[in-house]
Amino acid sequence: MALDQTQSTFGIAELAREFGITTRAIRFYEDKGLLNPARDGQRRVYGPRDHVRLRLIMRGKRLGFSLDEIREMIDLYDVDPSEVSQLKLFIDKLQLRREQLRSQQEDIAETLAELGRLESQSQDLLNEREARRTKAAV
Amino acid sequence: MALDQTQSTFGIAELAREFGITTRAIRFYEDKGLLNPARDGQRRVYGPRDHVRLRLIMRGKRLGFSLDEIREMIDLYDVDPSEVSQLKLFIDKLQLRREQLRSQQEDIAETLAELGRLESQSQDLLNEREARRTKAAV
DNA sequence: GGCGAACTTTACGTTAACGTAAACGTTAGC
DNA sequence: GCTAACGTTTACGTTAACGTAAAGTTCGCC
Repeated sequence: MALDQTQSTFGIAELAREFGITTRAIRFYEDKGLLNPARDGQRRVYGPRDHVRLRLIMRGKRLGFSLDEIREMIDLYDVDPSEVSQLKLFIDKLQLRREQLRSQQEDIAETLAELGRLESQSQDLLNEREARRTKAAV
Repeated sequence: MALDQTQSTFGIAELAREFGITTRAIRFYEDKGLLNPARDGQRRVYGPRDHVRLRLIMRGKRLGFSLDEIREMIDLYDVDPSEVSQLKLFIDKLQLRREQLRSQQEDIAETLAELGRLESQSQDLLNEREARRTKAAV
């Protein structure tokens, strides 16, 4: 079968190419406990789970989180909720993180609105000037 | 008049308290060209404009931007659109920045959704267990 | 006029997130 | 059997964003 939708193993260089980062960075994420690839002898072999994690890492970086924060966040995805007390703490963590994300959304919305106002003002100014130039050309 | 809505000058310690940062950080932002306070002799005096700028700086930091990026962004607020060619470039910059912010919004929306799913799953699990415990108590 | 509080400059220290280079192992292909 | 591609570990270097400490100024107040 040639068409394999979800490739199941990756080399480090392959991942690096796909995500536009260096192999150094990928090994660094492993050092920091964000990835845990299998090994084939000495070589690292990344499975689908690592692939997903790396995607989450990159998304976290785009949002401005530190690697420590990112690790905390992606660890949330595979917590084993064995004890009830742990489960409550886990839910608290989730809620905190979600609140932070929501306030970040508000910050973005404000910024977008402000830059949007600037943009339309500038656009008006530009249209006006170009109209004047067109008129002068007639 | 006692009630002065928008205070017009600030000392550095005053600003530091208000924004929850150190005076060192404020001076550092000045070094990097993000602030430009007036002087009273040797001392820095911050006006309303600096106050606004500092708010924008903090917002930029919450969004994960570097100080360089933040400087570029807040400089957008006081560009003088003298030349038409400059004006076009300016509009391009604004659009780029807005697109970046929008994709950041998407990242946040995805993350919020995923964490939300996790949260309701956990909440269900918790309810189930507490129901079982209540039942056992009856 | 001495003292404390708030401010100044100068300079070295620190942490995160990699970059870069050296020196070495292994495997497919000619 | 050699080399090119790909991988490994180890270790020192670098940049951003401040922290921290030293040494001096200025000002209001008792």
